[in-house]
Amino acid sequence: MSVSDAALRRFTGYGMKRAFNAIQADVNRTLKPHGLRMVTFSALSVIGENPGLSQAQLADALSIERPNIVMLIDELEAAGLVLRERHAADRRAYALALTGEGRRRLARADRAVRAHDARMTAGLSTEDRARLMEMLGSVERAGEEATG
Amino acid sequence: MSVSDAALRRFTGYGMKRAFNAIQADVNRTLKPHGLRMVTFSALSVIGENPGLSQAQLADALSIERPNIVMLIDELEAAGLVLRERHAADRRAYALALTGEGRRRLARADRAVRAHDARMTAGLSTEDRARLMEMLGSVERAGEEATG
DNA sequence: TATTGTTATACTCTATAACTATA
DNA sequence: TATAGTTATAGAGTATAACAATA
Repeated sequence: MSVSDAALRRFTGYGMKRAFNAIQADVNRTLKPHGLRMVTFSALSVIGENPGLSQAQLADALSIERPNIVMLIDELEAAGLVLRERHAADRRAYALALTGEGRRRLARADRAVRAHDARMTAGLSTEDRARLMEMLGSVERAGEEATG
Repeated sequence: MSVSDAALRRFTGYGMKRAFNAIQADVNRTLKPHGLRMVTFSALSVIGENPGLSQAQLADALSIERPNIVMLIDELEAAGLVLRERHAADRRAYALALTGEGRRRLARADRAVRAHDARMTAGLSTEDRARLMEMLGSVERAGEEATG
């Protein structure tokens, strides 16, 4: 006898959780050979796109609490992928930047994640994918309104 | 100066994580007055739809490991919402069922979660919502193929 | 006073190994 | 031998309070 979850399947959140779990498992499998996880890849990507940003700015961009950024950057710095330079104008803050190895690692991992993304959305047309991203953005914004 | 996450916005997983975080925060806020969380609501819903199922079947339906189901049912049993009856044919297993209070609590929470879902998808048409659910299902199935 | 980075801490969620009782 | 439930435990991930240095 099979168990039904039809009552839950009506809810966007349930479908989203199951889809996200599938994506997260696959992306972590994808990133493992590169020595990265979803969160470290995200941090690397944002630092690469915004060199000189502070830990507080990175925390804000990724919706991570400041204390948890410390360990994250510790890990990336120890791996030789990120540099903590002192900010010129504000001596409280660091200016984060990628090392040469950080840039290379990010470039390779980014290619792998693009392939992962294509795999996960193989059942969707190009228009479908764009539409999905728009709808996810709509849900995210609805949540921001609710939170205030 | 604002920090850009445009490089990550290309990825389905990033959009999905942000949308899911928004949904999870809102649904937990929604369920708190009912004494439930996302996972306890899900368990209640599946038990209500499949009375007599075992803990192992529930674990499989919700993709939760068996040991973690034990604490979950402990909590719902202590709250007087779920009963562990002995399975007639297999004395190793429990037959899970909702109490009267469990059914009432589920009915009320289900109404609240439907309102939450409508709120989170307020920016989408009825057809959009159906399309979103289909696409999430497509991503979930792509993940199952990848896992094997 | 407020903010940046930090430490310490705690709480939740999740995953694994090993046990018991039944099958 | 295999499965259901359980216990113990460990690892992530996430959140809060409080501190020193700087603004």
